[in-house]
Amino acid sequence: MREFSDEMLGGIAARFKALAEPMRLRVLDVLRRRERTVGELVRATGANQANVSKHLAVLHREGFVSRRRDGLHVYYGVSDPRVFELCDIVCGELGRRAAAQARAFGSARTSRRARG
Amino acid sequence: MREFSDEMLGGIAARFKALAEPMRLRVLDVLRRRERTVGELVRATGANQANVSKHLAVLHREGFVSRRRDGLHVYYGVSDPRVFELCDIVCGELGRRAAAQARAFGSARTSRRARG
DNA sequence: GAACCGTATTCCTAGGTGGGCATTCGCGGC
DNA sequence: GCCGCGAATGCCCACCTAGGAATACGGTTC
Repeated sequence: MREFSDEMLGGIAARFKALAEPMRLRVLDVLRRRERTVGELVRATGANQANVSKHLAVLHREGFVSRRRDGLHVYYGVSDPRVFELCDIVCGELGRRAAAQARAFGSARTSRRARG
Repeated sequence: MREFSDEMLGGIAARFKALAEPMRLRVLDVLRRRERTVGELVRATGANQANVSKHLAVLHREGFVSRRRDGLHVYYGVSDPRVFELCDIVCGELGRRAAAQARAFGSARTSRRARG
C-alpha cells in the first residue's frame, strides 16, 4: 500500500541529498541563466577549483547538470530546469514560514495588513 | 545578480537535507494518506521508536509535518502536500533516467525504436 | 614532445549525522 | 502520589562528506 518502493526512496533521497548543500545550490543558481565553464563557476562562487569540480560531479551524477567539453574548457549547464521548480516550492514554503513568524513576532504592528 | 541570497541557500539546503533520507521519505509516504501516531509510524516503518521520533523532529523543524497531541498519543501529519510534488518531480526525472538507461543497455534490441 | 592551461582525482582532517540503547519526559489511570 | 504507557532526549559509535592541499589527467600550442 506504499506509494514508493524502497529502491525509489533511495533514489529520491540521493537526488535530494545532491541539492542539500548550499554550495551546490549556488552553482545551480549561477548556471540558471546560461552554461558556464568550471573556471567561471570558481570565480562566481568563490570556492576553489577542486571543490567546484567535486560538487559538479555530484550534480552530474544525479542528473541535474549536463557536461560539454570544448577544447581546454568544460561547460556545465542545467540539464533539467525543473530543478528550479523544486527550489521555488521549497523556497515558497520558506517564505510563508518567515511571514508567519513575522506576523507572530510583530503581530501588534502588522497583523491587520499581514492577513488583510 | 543572484537569484538566491546566501541565507536563502542555507534555508533551502536545510529543507532538502530533511528530505535527503530514505527513512524520512518513508515516514512522509506513510503520512500521505492520513495522520498517524508515532507508534503507528514505528510499526509501519520498522524503525525503532527513538529513531522515528528523531526523524519526525527533523521533519517538524523544517515544517514538513504538523504535530497534534491527544492524550498519550502524538499525531503527526503532512503540513504541506506540496512536499509530494517535490518527490514527484524528482521521481519523474528518475524515471526518465531509468528509461534512458534501459534504452542504452538494450540498444541492440530497441535502438531502432529508441533513437528513431 | 615539452610546456602549459583547465579540469578531475586522491589523500587527509574535522564536523555532521543516522542508528542503537538507555533514560527522561508528558500524560492519563488507579 | 505511584505506576504505566507513549513519545522525546542524551549518549555513544560508525560512517559519511565538505573542504583544503597536492597531484594526476586531458587537451592545446609551440
